[in-house]
Amino acid sequence: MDLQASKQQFIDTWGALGTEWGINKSVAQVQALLLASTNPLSTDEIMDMLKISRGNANMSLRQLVDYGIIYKKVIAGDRKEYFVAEKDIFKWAMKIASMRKQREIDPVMGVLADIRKATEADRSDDGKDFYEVVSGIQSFVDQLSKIADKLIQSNRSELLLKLLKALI
Amino acid sequence: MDLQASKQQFIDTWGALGTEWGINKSVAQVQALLLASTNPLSTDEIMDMLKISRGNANMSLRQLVDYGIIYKKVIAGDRKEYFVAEKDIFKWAMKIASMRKQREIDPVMGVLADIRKATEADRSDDGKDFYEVVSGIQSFVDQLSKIADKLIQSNRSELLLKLLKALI
DNA sequence: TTTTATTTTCAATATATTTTGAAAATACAG
DNA sequence: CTGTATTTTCAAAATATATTGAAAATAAAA
Repeated sequence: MDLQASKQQFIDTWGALGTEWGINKSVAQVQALLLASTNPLSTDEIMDMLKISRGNANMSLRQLVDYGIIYKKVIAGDRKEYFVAEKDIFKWAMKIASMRKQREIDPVMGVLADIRKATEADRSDDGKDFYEVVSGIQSFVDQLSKIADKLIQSNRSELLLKLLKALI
Repeated sequence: MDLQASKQQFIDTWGALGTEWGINKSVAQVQALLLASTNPLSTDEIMDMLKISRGNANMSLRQLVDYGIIYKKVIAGDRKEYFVAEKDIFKWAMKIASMRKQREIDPVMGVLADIRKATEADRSDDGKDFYEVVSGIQSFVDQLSKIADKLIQSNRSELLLKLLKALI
């Protein structure tokens, strides 16, 4: 397997993994391509290498820039835009995690809080059981969230090792 | 908002969240319905309450039983199968996590290991950079995996609090 | 065994998501 | 300003995923 084939396999695997976790295949592949590339790439190069349309490339790049896990890079004397990936996995993984928490988890937690309030006064067995289930989910997610927030703000991957040691 | 409405909102919210994370909407809704129900439910009751077809209900239930997050429950004198949810969130969240790690993350890690080996000998700048990126992902995921494994085998939610304290 | 209830399967259908590509908008150079 | 390169938008087409429902299989009762 030569370098090119390895990179291709990386891109394909990354795209498939993204799909399984609710991330668009093209978006994941564009990130993988940029992760695997030493030099900045233009939209046209990305279109060529991944065999995707201009519209798709543009949308995927914009989303990755919004996530903060790839950057625009100006190349002097060239009118085109170029892109580079954030290569520090701790940085980009934390950005993806905090973005998904904020967009997908936090709204659900808001709903759970409402439901909990609305159920609090219900004295039926059914009501009490449901209240317990909702409370359990809330406190579990709250605990995980606090750990996630600490990691996100800390910005240091050694914290993972610290966590691991805390578990022995 | 009465209890029934609260439960319905819980089911809808859970279904939407599932979809965003690569879990089938019906599967997530069936789990939510059973979480919100004190007593065991039959396939017919689930079909009625969620307004889904028999085939869909059957497939969703089987998947949840496979995950180990709902259980079959026999009711004496009744020929139908009934189902109850595992209500301890720590238990079921760990089961989902380990199942997804095993099915989706571990194969990717296998591919990354192959790629790393194949790239090790490459002395080009490009090859060295790519090797670094792959190695970085590997060691990050390995660390997370070790933490996850500890949590999964531990089966005690107090560990989360312990973790949180370790981060102060 | 035969009948009836229940579960399972899966091809067909419906729905949701992704991708394309060309037109419109924008940005830059002369 | 005018012409050209580049980026953005978005309706239409393609693809992927989810759902249905009825037939086949299975299991229990008579």
